[in-house]
Amino acid sequence: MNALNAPALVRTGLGDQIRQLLIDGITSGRLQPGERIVERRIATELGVSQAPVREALRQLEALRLVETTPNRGARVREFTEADFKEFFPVRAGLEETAANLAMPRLAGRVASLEVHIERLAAAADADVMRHSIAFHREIVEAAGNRLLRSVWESLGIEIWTTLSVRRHDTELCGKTAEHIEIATAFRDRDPAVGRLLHDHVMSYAP
Amino acid sequence: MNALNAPALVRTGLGDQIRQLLIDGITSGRLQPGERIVERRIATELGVSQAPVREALRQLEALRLVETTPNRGARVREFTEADFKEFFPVRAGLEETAANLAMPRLAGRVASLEVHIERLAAAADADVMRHSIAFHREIVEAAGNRLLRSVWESLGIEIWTTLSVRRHDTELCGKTAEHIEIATAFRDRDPAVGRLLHDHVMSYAP
DNA sequence: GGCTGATCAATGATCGATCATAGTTCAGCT
DNA sequence: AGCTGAACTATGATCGATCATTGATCAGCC
Repeated sequence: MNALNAPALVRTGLGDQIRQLLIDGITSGRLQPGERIVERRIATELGVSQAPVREALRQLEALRLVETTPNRGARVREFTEADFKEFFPVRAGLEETAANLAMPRLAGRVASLEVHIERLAAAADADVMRHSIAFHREIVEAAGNRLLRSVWESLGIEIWTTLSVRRHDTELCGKTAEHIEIATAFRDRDPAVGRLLHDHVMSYAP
Repeated sequence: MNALNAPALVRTGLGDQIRQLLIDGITSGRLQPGERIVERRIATELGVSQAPVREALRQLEALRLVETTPNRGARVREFTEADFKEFFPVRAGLEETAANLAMPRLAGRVASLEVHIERLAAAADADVMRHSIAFHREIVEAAGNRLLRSVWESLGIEIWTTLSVRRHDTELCGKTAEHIEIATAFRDRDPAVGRLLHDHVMSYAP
């Protein structure tokens, strides 16, 4: 927040807006897996040129939401079981690293984590995942390693976790308790917090 | 290798070639940190248009070799000590994860690792880093997790490690012995191999 | 029928030109 | 001098058009 009490308004380019549109299309199912995404078709529909659409597609490729073949364009990915199985060990490993790095900053000072635990407890269905991830993000940020943060974000944590939970009907009820455990471990400077967080993340895995 | 005994020839687009040119420029010091990279200037020099240069710049941004500001273009990054300090914990964490995942495949069968150890031992100065990294890549691949592999590669392992070693005059002599240790640990199914590899990577850190 | 090569349509990759934004310069004012 | 804002410049962002690759279609041949 700045002196104007206004959020730092981000003047977002066309590419970013188009990326968000496509993400919404994919998560909502409006764009089906396997469906081709033709640059010029999207461009025409949105009344823009090919360039920003291309840019959006590159970003989606980085998030592994579409796959592209040289000279053959992009299509919505088929999300295989292997994709989900591969996702959680990587996420868990990153967060284990984060927890170990974050210990010095969080030890004894877990207020920033507890905020998210409370919000999560009060959250309605659709917001549970957002708040849960905010908790995890808090730890990753507390690690104070910008590269780690950036790699973690680049995994598309929220999208992939949501897709996985949706597909596998993953049970989320017990997770709040684990968040409390983790916060407690930070408070008590428990050196096993890394493994604790690792296992917690893996408990989402299919 | 296919029936023609020919390497799968990759027809690389302009963007990729330009990326490589710029990477060479940065690692060789021809492009100095802080120096602006003006899309149209590069495009003119190379006799291409702005588009593939832009694309190359996006890739360099992902490798954190340049930094871009919206509407203000790209410049060669100033590589700070913080950058190097942040790099190795992330790399080490990923490889620890890789080692743990790779254990089932490598246990008892470390021939693929030993190849790289031998090549490393015979390597001349400039090739040491390439062979050393090939050893690490072998482990990451053995993990059998394509996402992990892709995240690991996206860190720009070779470039960043090389830059760090060059800047800090990191001693590399003892590293071969550690590679042997790691291979041995895999052969013996030592569950501590993850930590071993982690610590080995961290030993490169400044 | 099944293979071969020519032709074609679709579309990604690239181009050259234009639009829009950020920083700079500088006259005009106090 | 120091501030203000208009005009200017450099350049990233976007556009519309063209080039080049890919896979499909189809006639010709065995």
